[in-house]
Amino acid sequence: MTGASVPSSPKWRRRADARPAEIVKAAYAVFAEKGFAAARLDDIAKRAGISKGALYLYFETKQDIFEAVVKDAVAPNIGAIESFALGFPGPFEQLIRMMIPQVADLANQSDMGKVIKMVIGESGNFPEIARIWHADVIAKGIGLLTSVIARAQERGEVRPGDPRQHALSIASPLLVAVIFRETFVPVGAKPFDILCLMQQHLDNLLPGLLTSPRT
Amino acid sequence: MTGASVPSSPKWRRRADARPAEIVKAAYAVFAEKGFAAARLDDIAKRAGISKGALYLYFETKQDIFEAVVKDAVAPNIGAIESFALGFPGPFEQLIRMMIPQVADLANQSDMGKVIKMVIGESGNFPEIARIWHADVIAKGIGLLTSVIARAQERGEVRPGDPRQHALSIASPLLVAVIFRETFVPVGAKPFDILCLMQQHLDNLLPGLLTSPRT
Amino acid sequence: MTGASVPSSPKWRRRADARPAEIVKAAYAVFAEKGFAAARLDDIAKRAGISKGALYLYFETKQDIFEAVVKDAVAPNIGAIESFALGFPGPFEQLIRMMIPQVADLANQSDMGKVIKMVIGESGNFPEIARIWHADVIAKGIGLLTSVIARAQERGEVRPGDPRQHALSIASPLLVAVIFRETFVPVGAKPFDILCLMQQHLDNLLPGLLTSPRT
Amino acid sequence: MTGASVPSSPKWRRRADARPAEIVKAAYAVFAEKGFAAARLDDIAKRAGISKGALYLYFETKQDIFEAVVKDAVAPNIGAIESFALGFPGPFEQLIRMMIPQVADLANQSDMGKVIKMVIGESGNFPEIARIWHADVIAKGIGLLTSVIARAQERGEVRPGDPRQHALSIASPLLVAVIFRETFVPVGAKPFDILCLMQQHLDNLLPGLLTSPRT
DNA sequence: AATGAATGAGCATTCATTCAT
DNA sequence: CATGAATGAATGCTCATTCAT
Repeated sequence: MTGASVPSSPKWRRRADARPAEIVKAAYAVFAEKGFAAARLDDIAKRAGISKGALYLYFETKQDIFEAVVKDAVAPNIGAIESFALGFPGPFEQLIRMMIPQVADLANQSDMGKVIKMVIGESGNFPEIARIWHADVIAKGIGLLTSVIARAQERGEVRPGDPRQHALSIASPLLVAVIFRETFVPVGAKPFDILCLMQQHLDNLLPGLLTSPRT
Repeated sequence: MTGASVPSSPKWRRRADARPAEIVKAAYAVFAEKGFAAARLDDIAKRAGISKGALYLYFETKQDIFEAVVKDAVAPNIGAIESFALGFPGPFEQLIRMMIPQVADLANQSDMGKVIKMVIGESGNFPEIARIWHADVIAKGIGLLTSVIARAQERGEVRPGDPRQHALSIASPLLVAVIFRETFVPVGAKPFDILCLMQQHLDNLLPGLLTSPRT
Repeated sequence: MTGASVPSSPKWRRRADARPAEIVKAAYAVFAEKGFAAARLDDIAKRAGISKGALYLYFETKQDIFEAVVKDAVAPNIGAIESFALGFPGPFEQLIRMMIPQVADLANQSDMGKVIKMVIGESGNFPEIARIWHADVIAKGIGLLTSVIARAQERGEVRPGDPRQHALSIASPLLVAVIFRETFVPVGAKPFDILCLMQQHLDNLLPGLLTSPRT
Repeated sequence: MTGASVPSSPKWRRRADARPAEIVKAAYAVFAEKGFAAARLDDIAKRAGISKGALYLYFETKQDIFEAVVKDAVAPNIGAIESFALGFPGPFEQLIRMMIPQVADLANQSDMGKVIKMVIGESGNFPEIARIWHADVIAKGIGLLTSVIARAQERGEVRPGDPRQHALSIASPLLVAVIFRETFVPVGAKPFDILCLMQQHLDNLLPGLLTSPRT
């Protein structure tokens, strides 16, 4: 009763146990490959190095695991870009040009591609997940871009037009390239170099999107 | 695909030739809603107004039905647009401006939206289907646009740059809007007006993509 | 109404229609290969060159067809041998020696081998068939041999002993060779030459079975 | 194989090692009664006192269970008889006279009777099983007898002639009696007393098969 | 916390049988 | 007579979930 035998940190009910994260990681791989329905808990457990029964110590149902996988991929990276973009003092063109490599890198490195494939494929069966992803990723991403554009329009840097549509104008090739990579490249399609693609895209787009600085 | 599949005849209609199409139609609806694995043959049969066993008079396996659904969404309209585009005598800008409403219409009316969602979601489990869709739709569509662009570049109408990336520059918002509509609009997202979106997109894009005729 | 348009023969209700016989023949082949349960009516119909539905014009159920096949193989050949054996005036040894080639020939030529395999295999599911075959073939065959032996014993030609067991002593190698041929030869076993086997068997057996003519 | 398979324990017994044997035992009973195709996994599971799904913890397919049943009936006793026979120092007649009760006992007690009925009936559908049984039981059994005979011929104890045919001469009544018991006795046929039959058979056969020691 | 044997509902597929034509 | 489309019950197999240990 000296008090040392229980964790003193009150913040975490359950100590920083690695298990749930390992399970989510394993589940991510299996769900990404098979989709929700075709994924087998057996495989997830095996990949996580635990027994099938142990999954139920951390999650209530298969669906819970799936949701954890999908939600886990949501949080991390939007925040950084968001604060960077909203705090950026320079002109719109410069911001966009700087953001592109970051975002392309994110698209290349993160698991978001596989996750978005899952979200698209299972949205019919898991509206909740579609809702979460829409709220936390899609709407937030598009919203960020939209508000950046809207502010640039206010400053006269970007020509008039629905800023949300402008946002799609800018970002779509990236999204398509990611989906393309996850869906068709594995069956032999030639991939796109995302950074290169986006730079060429901006070269195409910006002349029309930006207001000519001197007229 | 309106879902009004209640048979009006006694209970038993003799028209062996119409059956496969009816089945594919019913299966389309079920697969689109549930995905491949979660779709039940019972539901498909019920929706087609026949017994489960009767499905097997026309298809060998569930997968065959799925493939028929996916292939069925392929054929119809690519050909028409293709011959129109390749035979078009006028300048590139005019061609693109004329094609957009056609393609937007196709995107709005056909079943392609739900099917592409399925293709993305099930590509991991059915590489064959991903392959078919890549070959018959994606590669063909992008290829068409790519070759139109390449020819315009030869005529000096379009600025240099990888024409395949140019094609993605042009078409991506359409694809993203379709996927967005199938995935997030059902859970409350505000849809894009595809025609409007694409026109604004072209207004953004063409100034930079086309070589300014007089400078 | 001249009377010529209907068959004049009153003996056959249904004209000598070849159909049922053709069906039985086709069914024989399929049942012999697959057994009762694994045989498909589709295959039988196809082999008989008619539609599956037409089978039901001649037979009520699959089981009826099976029984027809098995019963059909019963009748033909026992009778001839029976009357020959029972009417044979000479000594037992001569009778047996003369019968062996006939019976071996029957075993080699007829379908009885395949049918007996079916009877053995399906006897659990079709006791009726086992009963018929026992009554019409097995009991009759063994009974014939038994009574021939019994008469020979009465004449002092065959040594004492249960004549039914004597019958099995004589006939068993033939039966085993037939079953062996149907069961193991198709998977590579070396077949027995039935006639040769039986002659050697009689050479072994008769010295002990017959009473030595001079003692 | 007594059929008293009602579980006496609560409902759920932990003995993963005993399970396969229990399943095979239950499956033996069901297969023996119905044949392979007509046997239902439900019945096997019920008889084994477990759920249908549990079968698949121990066997991959129905066919695997069937093969386990058939192989299980192979192993036990051939080996013992084999070593006994090959090591026997005395004369052929004595060996045979001693073996008969053993073998008759085996035929009366073991499951081999029902299994051989199954092998015969299903050989068309499971060539592999026919092959196994031929290799492990039939060929081995006949081969044993054949080599014993051949050695006796070398010693001049048995008269010339194909020793494999001699083997069939000797053993056939046993086999026929077993098949007869499984097939026709259940429908009312009078069974053979196998030991008695075989002794009478040997009394018939040996005088002709052995070379008369003194003439 | 962890295991893994066991469950049982669920589903794709087959096929004998029926029946409108 | 004949067809062959249609049925629907039957069954092998799967897998998320439970629970005694």
